[in-house]
Amino acid sequence: MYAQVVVDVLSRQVDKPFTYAVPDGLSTALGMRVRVPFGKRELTGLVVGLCEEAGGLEPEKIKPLLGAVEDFPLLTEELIVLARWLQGHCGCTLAQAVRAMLPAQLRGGSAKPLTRLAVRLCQPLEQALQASKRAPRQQQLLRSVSDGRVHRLDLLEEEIPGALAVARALEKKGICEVFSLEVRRAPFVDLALDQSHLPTAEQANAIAALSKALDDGGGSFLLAGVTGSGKTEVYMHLIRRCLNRGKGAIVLVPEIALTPQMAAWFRARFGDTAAILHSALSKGEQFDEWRRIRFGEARVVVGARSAVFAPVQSLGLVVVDEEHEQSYQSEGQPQYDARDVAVERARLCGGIALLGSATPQIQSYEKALRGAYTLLELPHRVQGRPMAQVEIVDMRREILDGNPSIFSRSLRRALEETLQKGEQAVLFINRRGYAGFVKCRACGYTPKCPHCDVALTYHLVDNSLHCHYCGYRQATPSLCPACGSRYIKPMGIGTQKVEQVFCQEFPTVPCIRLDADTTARKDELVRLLSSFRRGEAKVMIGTQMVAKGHDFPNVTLVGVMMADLSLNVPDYRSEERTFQLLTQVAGRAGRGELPGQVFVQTYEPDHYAIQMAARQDYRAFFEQELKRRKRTLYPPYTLPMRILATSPSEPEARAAAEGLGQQLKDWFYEEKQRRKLLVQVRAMEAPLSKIRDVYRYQVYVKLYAADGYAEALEQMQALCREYETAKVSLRLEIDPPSFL
DNA sequence: AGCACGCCGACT
DNA sequence: GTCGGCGTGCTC
Repeated sequence: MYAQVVVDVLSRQVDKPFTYAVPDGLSTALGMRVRVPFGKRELTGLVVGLCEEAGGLEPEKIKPLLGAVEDFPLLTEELIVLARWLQGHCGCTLAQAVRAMLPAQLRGGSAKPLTRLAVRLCQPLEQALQASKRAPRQQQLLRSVSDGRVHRLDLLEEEIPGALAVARALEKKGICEVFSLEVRRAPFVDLALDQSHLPTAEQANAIAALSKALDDGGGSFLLAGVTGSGKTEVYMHLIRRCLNRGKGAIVLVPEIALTPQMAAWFRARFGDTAAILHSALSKGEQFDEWRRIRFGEARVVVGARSAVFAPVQSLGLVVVDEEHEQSYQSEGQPQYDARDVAVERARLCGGIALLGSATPQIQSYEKALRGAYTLLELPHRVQGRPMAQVEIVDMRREILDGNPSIFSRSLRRALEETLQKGEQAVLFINRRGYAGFVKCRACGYTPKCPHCDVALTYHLVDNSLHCHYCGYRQATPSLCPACGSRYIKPMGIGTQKVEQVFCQEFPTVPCIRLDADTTARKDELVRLLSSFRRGEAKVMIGTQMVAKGHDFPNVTLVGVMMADLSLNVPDYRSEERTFQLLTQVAGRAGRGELPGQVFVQTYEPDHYAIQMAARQDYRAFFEQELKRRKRTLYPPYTLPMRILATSPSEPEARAAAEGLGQQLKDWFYEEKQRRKLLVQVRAMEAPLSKIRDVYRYQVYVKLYAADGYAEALEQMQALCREYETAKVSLRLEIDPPSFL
């Protein structure tokens, strides 16, 4: 018997399974971790195959397995197949793919379950009490354990100080026994929040279609439902259905949505059948949850991105809630997209992948229209609640009318009225991914790259403008090329600035600021949020984190300070992200009984992303954005990729990128079919050209999204293997979240 | 990734 | 004459 083993080494050079002999007496199974001799070293590996033949390998080269790390397989066969898919799909090594599937604690080294000392009575109570008549502490402890069950000493310690010593004394007399007990970490507060509603007609339709699919072979679905249309209700019904059929379910939620409250809510609905994979849990706690899933104790898993790899048995459903969220795209290694993994995983086990959002990704909605996903829509809010009223404020007008403040006249008036009524307001600065850019205050014009259709990034050192995609450079114009105005200047605004101006203009109004600085400490964030919730602070000023997750019923006014900030991030998705963000923000106001009001301040009031978000018209935005993607050659019509070369030696990083780029180009030009696939290939300095003394160069590659790109991907991986040395490491990134 | 083998410069 | 630099190559 021979085992195919992937060793835990994250280098491309060892990216293949190695064959080992299984010694007699060692029971091995697919997915088990094993210790193996590897050269002069001893390593951990994972069994990805078992066979009778050694497959043409010289017998003297084959070494035996040294032993198993755990006594059970960590990964199921299905997950091993998924790991292979991941390897091919995102250009990572098999070892990296396997690592991504294991709980953090198992990545390198073995994990021991947590144990605590416990005590149990082993004599009748009366007899025991008699024997310890003169020791009040012992009597107290005996009464606490009088039910004859196992009690954890660390928990008894709270009411009986020195419980351990007391128990040891009782043990000596043979009254009880003290032993170590495997315990689960992650104690959850279970709240009784379960409130199942009767589905609306729209929800019922979606549930019916999904239930049918669940019973006959699965499929991939996109649930496009406006904010407040009750998508969660659809998920819940379907999860129940899964459980009734003896199947399991995974629910992926965005990182920020995965709060302890959310966990408690799932616990309330599904009890111990639910496992929560929460980043706030310690690694040990995560491992305990993982083990409950692995052994079938838990059948419903709620978690962020990496929960898509949870070892759920006979999986029937994978839900991706708020599927447009960026947090589903992994930035580390391997660089996978949890949405794609969800779809593939569901396909592998004949289950359902269900992607849900009020503002689906352009690429997802396009797939749905093309028939790759089945489209389900929930166009109406439950209980006929109205959408918030959104007003676009033209900041060019403010400048022309002599108001240089960052607060427009209408936002200021609305703030005054809201505060007078005793209601609360949120001022929102969308700074994520923000890069300095230049804008004309008079007409709203922003210089864009003539080749890439993304905003140019402003560089203070030489007052120049750069393109982060292709490296194009130009000087910053002193007069606006569109209207000739002199008011074309770098844009920038921070939370501090807004806070400062607010405090000047509303000196008596208490406000809080929420951003990366103030929330570095978690308790501080909680303190600020609860002070706002209690109404001590009237206004909350903050970045992205104020836009999502929290529900403040007394907030009736939301001001977006500068919608243009996210619109001019140098990324082809900036229009899409602006639309999603504004739609989300609009959904923040008027969550309670009071109606909401939203002001969006912008220098580009006519931009379709802003217009359509104000009207909350997803379909119209989608159609316009798709046209732009086609015209400017971006996904879903093309596939942008890059190979990032990093090295402590600048010439070597450059040489690797340039050599690889040239060879890749040659390869594309070799054949007519391949050449047709190519939009562009170019080696250049990476936008962040040096990080901590490591130089960064990149080969930017853009292909038409045709069927034949698998071969190109393979070629790129092969070239990576060829050019990777001890001093230059290479990373293949497919449609990465950013090109920095 | 590690750890070998292997071929060229400054030292006891 | 050796000791040691890190360039290339292999690990079942």
